Amino acid sequence: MKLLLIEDEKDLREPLASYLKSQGYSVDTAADGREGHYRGMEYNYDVAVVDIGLPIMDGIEIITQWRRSDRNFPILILTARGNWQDKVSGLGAGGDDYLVKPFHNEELNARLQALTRRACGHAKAEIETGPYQLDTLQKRLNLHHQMVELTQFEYNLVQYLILHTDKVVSKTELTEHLYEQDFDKDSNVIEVLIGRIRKKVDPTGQYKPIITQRGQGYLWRTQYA
Amino acid sequence: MKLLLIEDEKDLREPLASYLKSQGYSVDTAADGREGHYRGMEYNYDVAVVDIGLPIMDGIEIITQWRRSDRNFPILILTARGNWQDKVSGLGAGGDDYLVKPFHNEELNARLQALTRRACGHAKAEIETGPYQLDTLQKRLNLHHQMVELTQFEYNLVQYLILHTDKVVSKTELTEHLYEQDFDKDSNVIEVLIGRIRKKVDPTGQYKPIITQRGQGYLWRTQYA
DNA sequence: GCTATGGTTCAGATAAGTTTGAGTATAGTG
DNA sequence: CACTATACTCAAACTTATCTGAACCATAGC
Repeated sequence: MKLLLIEDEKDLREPLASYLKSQGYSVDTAADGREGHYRGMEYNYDVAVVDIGLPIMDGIEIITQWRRSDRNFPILILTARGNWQDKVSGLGAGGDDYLVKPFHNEELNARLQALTRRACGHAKAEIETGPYQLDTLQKRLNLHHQMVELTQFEYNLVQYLILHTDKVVSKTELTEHLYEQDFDKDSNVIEVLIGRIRKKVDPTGQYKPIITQRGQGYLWRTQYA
Repeated sequence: MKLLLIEDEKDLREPLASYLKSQGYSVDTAADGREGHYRGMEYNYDVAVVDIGLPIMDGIEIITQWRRSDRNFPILILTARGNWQDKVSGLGAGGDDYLVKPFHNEELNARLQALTRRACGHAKAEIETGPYQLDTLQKRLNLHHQMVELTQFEYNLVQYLILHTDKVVSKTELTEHLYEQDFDKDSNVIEVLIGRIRKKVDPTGQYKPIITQRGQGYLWRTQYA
């Protein structure tokens, strides 16, 4: 999941960024409003975390502009304690959720999870496709309610596929959403990953949940268990 | 779908061309206005992407001339950020849509899809003919809402036929729209393709959606489900 | 500093998709 | 009805994307 964090205070931004990375997000950061706005216009994120009080360009302004240009990833707003007007105008401008500073990383994480899930049209934290259950809270995939051993990376890839069930996801899209911006274009990591995941996720080879669409990408197909 | 891309900046033109090819377009490129104009006069494209700021001959000029000569394929205009006058005069000259640089490939793609569809008189992304549904967004053909397994190439051919339902499409027209300019004239690829497609699309042999007009070409006939 | 784990790269193998060409069928024409 | 031109079919050849196993590298924990 690709995440954009716009926050001017270095002491908050950096630890937060590394926390989010540890939680499996691929994080881009921006320290001021202009840069943040630019990033959001330029790249496709799965979710953005935007502080309201920002130098150069205000958080509300950023969100307004994004929404006006049809950038429609979910946005979580950070506000200082007590500025409840900010929160209201932030949601009004097109924010999807807010969190008052100071906050616990875990809470932020939980809300982000919910946001990214809902953005793909899933209300519940547990998503069922055929014999599989994706538990987005615990970041686990189960097969017949038996936990499948996946590394975090592998899990992220699987989650992305499952959240986009029945849509063809190109390798480019996958690399873009799983890695930081620059990444060697002609590498076959994704292929290798997919190969390993297939073996782990479907050891008996009877479900074949990941379909290859030659020349286009991969798709997690609806399973009829 | 045959597409003409007129763009002088090599660093934009080449990656864009290869992206569009990966999306199933057959792309011709031109690096300056004169060449672009010539191409558009000479060949039949399904859609053109024209940068406004071009050496030798301006984009507006190209469009004006084309339209004056009744070249009526849809045109998408590329403008530099902020030059909204360009966009206005471009649309005035006969452009059908515009996109401000920099843009996301995906957005361009989506707009092109919409343009080519509308040019054939279809407003919606999903086109229904008898028992078949053509999903131009996902590039899939369904029969009774069951996905028909087609390769990208096969899909392109089917889409072309369906978009021109009830019109006879000659083999030459097909090769011209599916392949880059030069292609071995006396080849029977299309026949072979058609044969394969027929089997996949109508396995029971009861619908016969593709009719052969001997000596003229093929046509997808209106289906009465 | 060593070891284990997870991630990446490379190169050869495999499989999917496309094209070719020869042979067969069919429609249209005289 | 036979002849010709066009269309269809099949399998083999070719091309290219994807898969796979082994080696390699980075990092974290000990």
